[in-house]
Amino acid sequence: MQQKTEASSSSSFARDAFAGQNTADRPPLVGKEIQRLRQEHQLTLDELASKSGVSKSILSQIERDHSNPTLSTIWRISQALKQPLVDMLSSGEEKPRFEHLKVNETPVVSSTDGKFVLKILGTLGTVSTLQWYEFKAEEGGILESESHGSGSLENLTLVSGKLLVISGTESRELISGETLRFLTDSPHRLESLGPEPAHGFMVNLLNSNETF
Amino acid sequence: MQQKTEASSSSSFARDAFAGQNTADRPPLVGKEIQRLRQEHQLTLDELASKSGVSKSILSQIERDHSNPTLSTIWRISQALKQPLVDMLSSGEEKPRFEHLKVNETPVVSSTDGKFVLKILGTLGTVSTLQWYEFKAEEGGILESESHGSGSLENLTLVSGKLLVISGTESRELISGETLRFLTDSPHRLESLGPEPAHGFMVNLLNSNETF
DNA sequence: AACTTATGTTCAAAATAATGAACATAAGTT
DNA sequence: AACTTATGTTCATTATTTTGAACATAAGTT
Repeated sequence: MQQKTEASSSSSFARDAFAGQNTADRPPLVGKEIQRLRQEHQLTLDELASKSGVSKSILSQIERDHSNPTLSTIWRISQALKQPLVDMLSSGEEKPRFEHLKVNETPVVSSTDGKFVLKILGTLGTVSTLQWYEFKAEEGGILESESHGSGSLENLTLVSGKLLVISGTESRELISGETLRFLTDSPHRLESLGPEPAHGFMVNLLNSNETF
Repeated sequence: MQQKTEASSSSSFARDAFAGQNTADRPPLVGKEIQRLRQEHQLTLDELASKSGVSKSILSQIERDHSNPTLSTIWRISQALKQPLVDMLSSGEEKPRFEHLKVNETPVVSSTDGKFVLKILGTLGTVSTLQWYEFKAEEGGILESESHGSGSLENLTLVSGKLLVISGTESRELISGETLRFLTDSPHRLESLGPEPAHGFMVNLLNSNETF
């Protein structure tokens, strides 16, 4: 097992190996962010070391991106700094300030007869715990959905038109301006009653465990 | 340096060390999630190994939470699986606990001149991590907001009209049918440009200070 | 200046993550 | 059954991270 000192090695880690590359091509460099947070908390390396249980020598190296920390190490640091681990890792990634979806870039789903149109406005989360839509449905337009899983909740707001909502054995009729929340842990169905087209918004929370 | 085999060690890593503890007390266990993603992509360990450049033996151990992977290792895996690193780490986390704030009637907020009207359709979370609205604003109607905190995101969809969005030093003009997402970690402002009233839908994700 | 104190960096050793080859196991073929 | 193939696990070794102690440097005190 050959000994390697930090100073003598030219391939010690990130700064050397990944210099000049950007976020897309290499693991995130957490050093700057950790240092920033530590200083924000007014902690010295010694103090953070004792708080986190990570030795100060490795803290020093991590802050300078001379080490490729272990998941458990990053986690202990994030705990001590009261920072969500995930935030610490994504801090270096530059996210665009704006994301502008033009009309033709908005994903659209429609029923086979084309009478019910769903525009997918956004989603959140790995397992899509949150999704929201705009919908338009001419008279007779129907959207049938399978169960979204136990604890899932659908939130419908009708801007105009009339809508029949059936979930499990229950049903409700919605008129313009009303909002309805209901569990979608069973197959459900939306039907535009007309005569004018139904238009509205929908926010779906999957597996929310919320009771109401 | 004492040799240690996976089988012979009782302190090899996570499964043993952290058994029975929950998310709040230990680094996230990524094994299950990685395995799920790999299988979803229909990849064998060998295939993922060659795609990611991570040896299949360590992949096997990581999937069973017998190893404490390095940041660079997790990152290479996340790349191969086309999964944002951050999502992979947070998959095991307890999901945001959705909490229902009872809204019996639809609360309405409007600007002092009454030209900008917000209907609060829903909200949830202990610290209101999610809120959604419908808005209507006649020409000249303005909504000014303070920062919603770092990491906060606003999602605007314009159904009709024209809207000017200013966040920090940047600005965008939205036309009917478009969606704009932008960070709201600084003061921002919406202005209806008219001539027809702006009408749309807004979903706000607030930064939760949840640590895990 | 010489002595302390505070802070961060480097060193040698120990711990452990990562590798490639060998090994198990199961399913399908001849 | 004996062979092959496909997949995942374990083994021995190597490479790297992590540690604690020693070292460096700067700032403040006597």
